[in-house]
Amino acid sequence: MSATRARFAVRMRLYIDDVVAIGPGKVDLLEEIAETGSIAEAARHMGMSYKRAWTLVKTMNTAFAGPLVASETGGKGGGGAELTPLGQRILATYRQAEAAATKASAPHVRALKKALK
Amino acid sequence: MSATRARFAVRMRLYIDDVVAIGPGKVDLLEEIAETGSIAEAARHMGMSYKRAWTLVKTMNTAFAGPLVASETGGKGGGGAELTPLGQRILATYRQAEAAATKASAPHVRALKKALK
DNA sequence: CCGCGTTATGTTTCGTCGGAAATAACGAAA
DNA sequence: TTTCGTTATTTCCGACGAAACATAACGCGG
Repeated sequence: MSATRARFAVRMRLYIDDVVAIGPGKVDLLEEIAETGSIAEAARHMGMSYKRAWTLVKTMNTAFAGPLVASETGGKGGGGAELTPLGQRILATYRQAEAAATKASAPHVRALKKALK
Repeated sequence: MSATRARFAVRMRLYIDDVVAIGPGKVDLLEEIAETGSIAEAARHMGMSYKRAWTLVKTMNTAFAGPLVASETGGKGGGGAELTPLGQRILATYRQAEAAATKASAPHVRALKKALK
């Protein structure tokens, strides 16, 4: 028991050859892109630069069997982006893995928190 | 299926006020200290500087209700360090949480890996 | 009482990652 | 054909964190 803020975070990353194919930040970005239909808008929402968002998308798209994000330039609103079916599957599966891991570790985590100052 | 190396990593961290009380690196260090009886030796084994190892230990010791590592200077061999009972408990509990999380997420992780290039 | 290996800690140097800015292309709509 | 907001990409620069380096203290054993 304390007045301080104790957080616990389970973070899972899938690596391929030392590059992160998918991880916490990338999944959040996927989610935001799905909601906004735009990489730029998603980046704004997440408080990151467009360049960073774009870099993450590129990494994901090249790491998997196919792109997770499909984008197009020009047109109404200047263009946009959306998740591919694969992207949707990856997103959902990752969230499931995350939820399962968090739930399974919960009892032990509680024990750890009790040992905090 | 691919010739490349795909790794999956579940990393859990317990934060207190924006500092990591315990995490993957710190736990590994605890384990190494328990085995070697020395912070310096543990650091060598892990390929990190003594300074870094010491910093990690200090953080852990101050974040929890009591120190996880007890150390002494001078004496035979120059000194040494060992885990306190609390340190042993934290180590064990963390590993349990880790194992539970890994096991619970395994099926989903398999699915993710199949989608890799 | 001197040397040795360790704990303990401060200072400074350096590499890397991300942000900022600049530029181009694109295509629909006005 | 001009405007507009997006995707796409490069170059440059600063901040942050880790590594490197430098000391000091400690206490047993020879």
